[in-house]
Formats: sequence, C-alpha cells, structure tokens
Amino acid sequence: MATRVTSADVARAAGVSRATVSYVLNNRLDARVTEATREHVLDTARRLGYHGSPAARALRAGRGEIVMLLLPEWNTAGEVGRALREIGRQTTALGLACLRYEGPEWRQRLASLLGMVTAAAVVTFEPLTTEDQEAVAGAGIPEIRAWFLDSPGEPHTTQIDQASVVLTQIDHLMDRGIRELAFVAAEETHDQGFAEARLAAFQTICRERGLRNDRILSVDDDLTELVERLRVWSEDSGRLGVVAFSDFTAVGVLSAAQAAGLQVPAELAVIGVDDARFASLTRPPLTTIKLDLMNEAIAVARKLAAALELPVPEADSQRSPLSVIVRSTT
Amino acid sequence: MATRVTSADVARAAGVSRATVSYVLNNRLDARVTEATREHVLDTARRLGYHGSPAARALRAGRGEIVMLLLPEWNTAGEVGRALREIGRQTTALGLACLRYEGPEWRQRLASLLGMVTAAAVVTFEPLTTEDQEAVAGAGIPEIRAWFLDSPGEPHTTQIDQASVVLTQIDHLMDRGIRELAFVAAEETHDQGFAEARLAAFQTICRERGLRNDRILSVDDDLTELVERLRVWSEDSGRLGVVAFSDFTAVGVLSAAQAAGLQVPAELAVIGVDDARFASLTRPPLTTIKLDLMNEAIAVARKLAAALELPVPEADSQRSPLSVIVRSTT
DNA sequence: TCGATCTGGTTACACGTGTCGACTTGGTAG
DNA sequence: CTACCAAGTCGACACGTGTAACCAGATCGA
Repeated sequence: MATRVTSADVARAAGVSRATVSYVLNNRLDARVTEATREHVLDTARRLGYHGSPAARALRAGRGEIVMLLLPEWNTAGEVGRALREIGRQTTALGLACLRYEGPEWRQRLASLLGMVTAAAVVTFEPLTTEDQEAVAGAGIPEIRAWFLDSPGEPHTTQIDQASVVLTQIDHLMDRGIRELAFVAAEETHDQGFAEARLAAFQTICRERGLRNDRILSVDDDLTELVERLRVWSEDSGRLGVVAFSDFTAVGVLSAAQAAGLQVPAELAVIGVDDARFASLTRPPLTTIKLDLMNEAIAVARKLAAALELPVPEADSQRSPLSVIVRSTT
Repeated sequence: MATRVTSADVARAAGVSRATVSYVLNNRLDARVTEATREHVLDTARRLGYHGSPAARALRAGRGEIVMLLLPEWNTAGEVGRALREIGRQTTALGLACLRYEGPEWRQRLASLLGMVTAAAVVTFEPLTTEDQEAVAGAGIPEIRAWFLDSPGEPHTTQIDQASVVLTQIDHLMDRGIRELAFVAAEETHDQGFAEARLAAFQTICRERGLRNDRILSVDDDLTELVERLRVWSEDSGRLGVVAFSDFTAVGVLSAAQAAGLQVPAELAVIGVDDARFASLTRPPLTTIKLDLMNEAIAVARKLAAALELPVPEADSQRSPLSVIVRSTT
C-alpha cells in the first residue's frame, strides 16, 4: 500500500518550500507567486497524485467540510429523495461533502457521533432533543433546520406546509363537484407526524367550509373496517371524495372500494400524495399530488452558505411547489 | 459561542498532565493510573463537557472513524433499507460512524470526496470505475465490497444472489402446479442491473426445466401492451404464472390482468419480490418473496472489522435468506 | 545500606496543514 | 553609494491528539 503523499513530498519534488505549495494549491491571490512556479507545483502535485489530508486541514481550519444530514426514517423514494439529492448537489457546489446519517439511533447519541465526524454543519429535519441540541452547540457547529413538517411552537422555515397539501387535495375534489369528504391515513411507524398534521389540516379546512369533517379512518393491513366505513359513508352522501394520506393509502382505498362495490370515480373519488412510481399502474390510475421541494432544498443550501459565511447561491425563480397529477380516480 | 474544550483544558482543571488525561480517556490498561485520579479526570471531563476533536484524533491515528457507504440510487424502502440500518448498527458497535453518500454524483468524483472526508473505509455496492478505484487506493483506505448483485467476472461475496430469488419464485409457482411461466420487469432507471440479472436467471432456469422461457416483457406506465400479451399468453396455456421483478411490477400485472378479464389466481398467478408496504393492500393481496439480508449485513461488518483489524463480531446463526409470503395471488 | 524494581505520572515528539512575519533579491530613487 | 521598495520565497508556529521515552519516589531483596 502506497503511503499517503503529503504536501512536503510535493514541495521536495518541486524544489520549493512547503509554504509555496500550500499557497498554490489553495490558490491565494494575495500571495505573490510566479506563474512559472505555480504551473510547476501544480504539475508535480498532479503527477504525484497528491490529495490533501482532510483531517489535517480540518484541524488547522477548526472546521470540517462535511455537512451531515440527520434523517428520520423517511421513505426517500419520492420527492423527498429528490430534494435530498438537490441539497447534496448544492452542498457539493459550495465545496463541501454532503453525507447522510439515517436511522433512529442518533437520537441520544449525537454527541458521540459528532465526536467521530468533523462536521461543518448539521442539517435537521425534526426538532432535536435538548441533549442533542447541547451536543451540537458544544461542538460549535451550526444547525440548519430543514423542517418540511410544521412543528408546534416553532416558526416554520419552509414554504410548503402540510396544510397546503391537504388544501390542494380538497380543492381538486371540490372542483369536481364533490362536497362529501373523508380522510384516510395509514397506520405506520414512519411519517406519523406528517399524518397527524394532515389530519388536523383536513378537519380545520372542512370546518371552515362548512363540510362534515368526521369521516376519518386509519387503515392497516386489514381492510375490512375500511370496506364497511366506505359503504356507510357513501350511503348517506351522493358521491364521496377520499383524501388519502399517501399513494400507498390510496391503493388500500381503491381495493376497499371495489370490495364495497363502489365505482371509481363515479361513486367514489380518491386522491393521493407523492406521485409514487406505481401511481400510474393502479386500477384506475391514481390521481395524486406531486410535491416540488426544490425551492426548499435551495432554501436549505442558502441558509447553510449563510451560516458558514460562504457565497450564497441564487434562489431559483418561481416554481409551483404543489401540482395535481390528474389521472382517473377523480 | 463557547469555544471547543480541549484535553488541555481538562488537564489544567484536573491538575494533571495532558498525557494522563489522554490515557484515562482512552482507558489504556497498560498505563499505570491510580483509580482515584482516573475518577477525578473522568469527572472533570464530564463536567466540562469534553468531546475530543475528531480531526486531531484522525490526524494522529492516520485513519478516520467514518465508514462511508457509497450507495447507488436504490429504493431503500424495503429490505435493502433494513440491511443498511443493520450495517449502521454493527458499525456503531465497532466504534465507528456509518455515513451514507447517495446519488450518481460520486461516480468520478470520489477523489475529491475522499479529500474532504477522513474515512476509515469505504463500502461499495457496485463495481467502481478504475479512476475511483485509484482514488480509494491512493487514500490508503480499504474498500469493502457488499455487492448484493452478482457481477460478471467477480466472485460474488454474499450468499443471496439474484438467481436464487427467481428460483424461489419459480419453485413456488410450480408447487402450485403451474408450468407456464412469464417474466415481467419494469422499465426503470434504477435497479436496472438487478432486472437484467433476474431475467437471465429466469431464462436459464426455465431452459433447465424444459419450460418455455420466451414470455418476457418490460412494462412502463402504459399497460396496453401488457394487457394484450397476458391475453395471448394465457390463451395457449391453461394457467399462467407471472414472475414479477418487484411488487411494483406485480401491481401493474394485477391491473392488466383485470383489464384482460383474467381471474387471479384462478387463471393467472402472480408473485412479486420485496414484500413492500402496500403488498397486503392490493387486490387480491399479493404473494411475494421476502428477502432477509441480515446475514449479508453482518458479513459486511465482519469484513470491515477484519480489514481494520478490529475484533470481528460473531456471525449470526442460520437465518433463511429467502421466504415466501403467501397471500392470495398464487 | 545500596542497587534493582516497581508505581504514578510527566515531557516531548509527530501527525499534515494554513498562514504570518521575516528574509532574500533585484531594481530604483535620493 | 546608500536607503528604500516591491516581488517572490521560506522558516516557524499552532491546531489537538496519542504514545514512547523518561523521571522522581517508594518498596524490596540481599
């Protein structure tokens, strides 16, 4: 195994001092270096295959180059995944490395984690425990909050809130002339906070519009209860509109609707969220909401750059954060 | 912002030398330290909220404490995600931090990435380009291969190969008396390698057993072709068994079957892969294969420990890597 | 009593980098 | 001829650790 090649090696090979090498590699314009030697150093560095030691640089600079994303156990298949990739891209453009830490394990172990990773900043997607908050503060690292989910008592930092997702769903159903609504969530361990926020929004919006807001159900693997409820609900209303928590849930609703003998979309309309991969493969193809979190991703990158005193990237022009993908279930 | 508290601070506060502090904190048994002073140092360290500088430690040790998982753009919702979490857990148990880098961006940029992250090792799930391979070699870091997918020309390192997945699917269908098989894959950007490997396995196995192996289709959003093919295929065979690439694909098959007027499972049987969340919600509920990658995850951890000369964890007892979740589509 | 051994701890160095102040040079004005 | 200046380099330090080498004092065998 070839031992690491250091800047001293480069200096020796190029016949200059180590300081000069450092100046050239970090191309500091204020240090006066002849163009000839600059080229020479750059060339030998490349020839020797020099890559600086991140540890040494971090030690010297007092700050690392890693941006650590502390992810809850989310499903990253859909738009959330796309947003995370965009954050990664932006971070790379800032000259930093974007790494993810996933799983529930970090919840009280952040201190030991930060004792192993020389992070430049930490990006959170949920409130931290006070203990963890102290850990990140003790490490002298900024915490960037990318909370896509509104959190009680905290000013929300992104433009898309869960309420407007539900609002868009309801608006679409009402545009189709439907005034009898129901909300179906999923019994899941993940994304529980999202489900609660959406449910609350559903109830509020319905109340404001003078609609019934008590048709609510959580569905698990067993669909029998859902079948029963759909039957009852649609008996006392002309045409039922189901606001599904996600496309997964919507699949369950479709199955239950058939079992209940309800025609989709004639007697029962469904609208999901996330435009999952299988949404176009259901029967009938699923109408759903597509989120666009790019603005949020860029917002995160801007906060990051500001906190680290780096050049702040431009905000993208107006993009519509929510759009309805109309297929055949509404 | 409170400045970082160093081991020198602890030493000063405890009235001992910095070396003693270091000995205590890394509790080296060979160094002679009184139990009293040990307690005292440990206490003051806790009181001051001392956390070592990962950068300095890495610089001194010549090796970082980060295990970097270089992930392709996989769907991590199912069993793969569980395996990754297990790898993370094992890594943590080894005293290392397990971070993920995801996205296609690293493909030729590994050198610059390793220039920012002080990694102890790199875990790959696909072959690296030669350029990237040089980068990791130049950094003097071991590469741990966790290739769940068989790769041509490379001895495969895990027990589950794609062929046995397909084998299990076919075995189950044949147990049900089905001898007319078809393979349906998905037109996707991700997981393409998996799809090809599975298709090849399907063709080989069918040939070996003297069955037709030319009923093959890739499905995209448009199901019309699939509907047509299912109709044709089931006309010249009594009962058709469809080997689906994934549960997603299976959903498409179910939709197409209904459109073609075929009863499931009487006239057409389907079996998927992955036991996705929605598999129990389809209509009828989907029979599928559940992978258990825990053995593979532990194998990765063992290789990792061996490469870094750490105590190698025990291999788990025998677990069945593949099991059939029988529901109602077969 | 005196050297040998053990105990509890400290001093000093190295890891690889960024950067400040100092140090050579030519060149030029006084 | 001296004083000064700017351009181009370099020596030296600090960042925070882990650990080998060393040292004062106590204990102990002869």
